[in-house]
Amino acid sequence: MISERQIKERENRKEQILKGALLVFKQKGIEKSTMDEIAKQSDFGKASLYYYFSSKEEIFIELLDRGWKMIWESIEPVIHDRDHPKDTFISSLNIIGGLVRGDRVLFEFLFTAPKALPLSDEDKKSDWKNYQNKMYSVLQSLLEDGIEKKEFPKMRTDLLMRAIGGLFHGLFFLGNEKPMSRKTMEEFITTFIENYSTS
Amino acid sequence: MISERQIKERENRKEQILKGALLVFKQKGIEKSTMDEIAKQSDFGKASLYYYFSSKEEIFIELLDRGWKMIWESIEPVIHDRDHPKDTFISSLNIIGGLVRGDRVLFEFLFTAPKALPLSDEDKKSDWKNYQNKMYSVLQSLLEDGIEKKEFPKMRTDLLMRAIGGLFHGLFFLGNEKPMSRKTMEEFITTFIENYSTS
DNA sequence: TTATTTTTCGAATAGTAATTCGAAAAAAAT
DNA sequence: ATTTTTTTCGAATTACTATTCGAAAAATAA
Repeated sequence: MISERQIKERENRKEQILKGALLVFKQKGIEKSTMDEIAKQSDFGKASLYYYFSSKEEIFIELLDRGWKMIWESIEPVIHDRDHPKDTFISSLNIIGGLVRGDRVLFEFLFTAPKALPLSDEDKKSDWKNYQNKMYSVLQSLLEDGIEKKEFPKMRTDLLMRAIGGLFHGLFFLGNEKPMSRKTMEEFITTFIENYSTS
Repeated sequence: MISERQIKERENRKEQILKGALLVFKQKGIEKSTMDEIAKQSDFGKASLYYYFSSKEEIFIELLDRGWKMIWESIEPVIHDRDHPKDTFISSLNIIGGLVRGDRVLFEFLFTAPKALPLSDEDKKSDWKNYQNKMYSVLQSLLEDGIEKKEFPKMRTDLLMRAIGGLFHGLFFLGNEKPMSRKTMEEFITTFIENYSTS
């Protein structure tokens, strides 16, 4: 018999560990993040980590799962408005920008780790990968709708996605300045898209 | 007494090893690149690698040194024309784009590895870091000149650099499509800059 | 051909870090 | 108060991989 409270406490401890892992990641990068460090940071004994997670990889997978779920759920409410694809698209980017501003380290991890991790074939069906795919494909279909409605220029959506993705990444994560303001980001992105569309 | 030919053969063997290292990097990512794999790929015994390089790190450093040197030397001849900063800037990007098109894997390594590597303090003065710094500061000063000559909009050059850097990276390295054509890339970059500058 | 130098490499060594063990402390149930 | 379940963790153990050793093969010089 496990009480409601016990479940909650377990969850809290998991979160404490995840938070510690993220701190270590921030300091050392993902590959140099050792279980020893994570244990120290999160204030548990090393062996205790294995009571909550079956492996080091699972810790990072869980960070990815939770993070991408959060992103998806944040844009979900907005993203299905198909009447004004361009506005919807930009709103979505702004929402994500807001999230990033709130926790730079977490999001750098979310956008960076997938490349760094081993990423075995089984991971292809992982939670986070699903959310990520959903997000990309909805954004891309917004671009397609927008092209049809003449809100975007007629061009390959996959290229445009890559361009915008890169731009976004550059603005938020290259260099180590303070987070970019909503205004500045919107300026960049909309100018890029709008001017392109009228060329 | 070492003959001319012997020196050349040594150099060839070094290159063979470097090429193998790059292949392994492509398959496994930098952290999972083991000396065993590199030996297998480059067709040497593991211990032989140490006859040519003093450590695994040195192999990767040497890839960086050679690569960034090549980039620098490729744009060098063009980059000092200060009469038309915008043209010069775009030419430089096009040159680099051409190089990237020629060896996607190498350049992904060159642009990626610096973040992934330990990067001890001594590396701050390394060859490749120097070339990289030179390149960034010249590009940035081109932006500054361009602003003065009203060829670019008046704005923070560091932001613009990040935006363009991200855009470039997105276009070339996100997704795993065939390399982007010179035309397409130029279209993207110039449109971004030009439209921005007339806004 | 013989001696010397250069090159090669499998096997041992060494260090690091993930994971498991086994026992015990703490909390909850009876 | 006693028993059972949950949680904790230091100390092994195991796995992995960079690096070194020591001998031999191959190439070059004498």
